[in-house]
Order: sequence, then structure tokens, then C-alpha cells
Amino acid sequence: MTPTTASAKATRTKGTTTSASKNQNPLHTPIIAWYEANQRDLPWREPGCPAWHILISEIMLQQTPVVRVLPIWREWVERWPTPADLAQASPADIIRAWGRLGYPRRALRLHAAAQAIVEKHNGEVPSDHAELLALPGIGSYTAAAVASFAFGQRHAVLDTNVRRVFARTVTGIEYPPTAVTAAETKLATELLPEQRAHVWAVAVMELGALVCTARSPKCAECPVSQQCAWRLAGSPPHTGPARKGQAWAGTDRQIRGALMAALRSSKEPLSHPQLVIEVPDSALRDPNQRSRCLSGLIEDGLVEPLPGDHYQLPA
DNA sequence: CATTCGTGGGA
DNA sequence: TTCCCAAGAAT
Repeated sequence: MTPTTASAKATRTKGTTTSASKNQNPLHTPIIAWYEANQRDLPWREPGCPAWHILISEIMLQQTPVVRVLPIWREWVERWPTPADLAQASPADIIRAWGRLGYPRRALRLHAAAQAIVEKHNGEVPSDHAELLALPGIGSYTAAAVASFAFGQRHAVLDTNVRRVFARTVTGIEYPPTAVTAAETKLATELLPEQRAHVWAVAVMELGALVCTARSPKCAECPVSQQCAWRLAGSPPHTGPARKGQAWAGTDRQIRGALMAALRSSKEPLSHPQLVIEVPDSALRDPNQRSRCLSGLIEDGLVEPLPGDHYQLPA
């Protein structure tokens, strides 16, 4: 079946039909065909990839580019091939193995998830969406992703790529809202095909990652550019509130990152003065901020305080 | 609904 | 160089 331009006019079905049993989604065929021909060869997509390894990839990929995840993921699945293996590891080893992936609390949550899987699910990653959602560090997206990609289930997988593709092709706007809205979830559910929904999910994600990118989308390569509502409207620029860029210089996150980097690279516990040397100048002028960040890291379980004002990664 | 939470590469 | 943002979750 060839996706002809003649179907473009039929694209404007309001989707208000309550049937939804038969999916008439005109995006379906061309996007899946595009995916079959253009998908990246990622290791967690290989047939038979264990659910645990897929789960690890999804946690690592949260807010983190694929190229940066790949080497760390390979190290983790070799070192901790099962949930039980990771559950027994020490936080210090896990935090160091996380390296500079960012958001190191994810590593601790993955550790906690592994322990929960061992204790509550016999060491096997649960396939049930609700049970996945109950695990530490697993939210709406990751639960749907693991259920789909590891177990072939049918769920609306709404990540930043999918949201952007739907915003453009269906809603006709350049960027989706700041936070996931009920309307987006409803739309994603309605667009879900009855068959091979997990392939549809990864296909839309891939399209968003490779073609329908945030900046300078490659519309010439897009399999649905002829029926893209945003494009048909003349690619109008984003009208909503300006999306806030993440501040960085002088923020707690910068200080926390510097403190963690120092502790990761040190085999021995560090004294407070040694720690101060490692943090940026901005924080040197604000002892208040330093102590706040250190306390926060301790509360998060990323740092362990020792007697004598020394600190180390949690043993 | 808005904030916080790392990092580094590309435009 | 500066800015943007990449398979989000927790609060």
C-alpha cells in the first residue's frame, strides 16, 4: 500500500468517532515503513534483549542523548546482567559506574528498583504497567516504554520526541506544551494502532529523534511531511510562552555536580576543605550554598558524611 | 502546574 | 560564544 497524497485530505478526520477500534490513522503506514528502513542499530533494540537491560537503557536515556548512554549501558549490562546483581552492588560502585551521565539520583533509583524487583517480583522485571510504574525512578513514560519494548504490549508512549511529532503533524504547532497534557495523552491513545503498537511507538520516537527534530527539522526526509498539519499551515513559529532555558552557572546543580565529580574521582574520603577546592568560584563566595548542596546530596543518599568533617560516596 | 535535578555537544 | 536541549521523575 502506497501512502498517496490523495489521502492527505482525508487526514483531517476529527477523530471524534468513538469507535477507534479500527485505526484509520494515516500516519501509521508511512511512519512504520520509514522506521523499518531508517532505524538506528541500537543494542537495546536487538531481539531477545533482556527486559532488565531495556529498563537500564530507559533510565539512562532520561534527558540524556543516546551517544552518551551507549558506552555506560554496555558496561552496566556486562557488570550487572540481572537485577539481583545490581541489587547487591554498593552505592559507591554504582555512582562511579554512572560516571558523568548526569542526574546521578537516577543511578540510586535504578539500584532501588533492582532491589524491589528482587524482593517483590522474584528477580524478574514485571511486565505489568502498574507494577513497573510503582518501581523507583519509573514514571509514566518509562513504564509504558518497558511494557512496550520489552514485552510487546500496547501503551501510549509519550516522550519528548513523540510529543513533538504529534504536536506538528496532528495539532499543527511547532512545540508541545511544557508539561504533558491530558489532551496529548488522549491523542496518543487514539492514534495507537491495534496491531504492533510497540513498533508504532518506537517508530514515532525514532522519527522525532532523527527527522522531526526540535531545531531545523528535516522535513524533506519526512515520510509524512505531505500531511503534517504544522507544515501545511506554513510552519508557524512557536507562539506559547518562551521556553525557559535551564540556568546553569552558579546554580546548586553546578555545585552538586562539582562535588560529586570530586568524590567520584577520589579513592579516599575528602575533607571539607578539599571539597571546597573542587567547586566553582561562584560557590566559594557562598558558603551557604556549599553547605546546602552538601546537605542535599547527603539527603539524597549520594554522599555519606564521616566523622571529622569528611565525606565519601556511600559505601 | 511549576521546579529541581547533570552533562556535554551541536547549531 | 552563547544558547538550546536530550527516550523524565519526583515533589
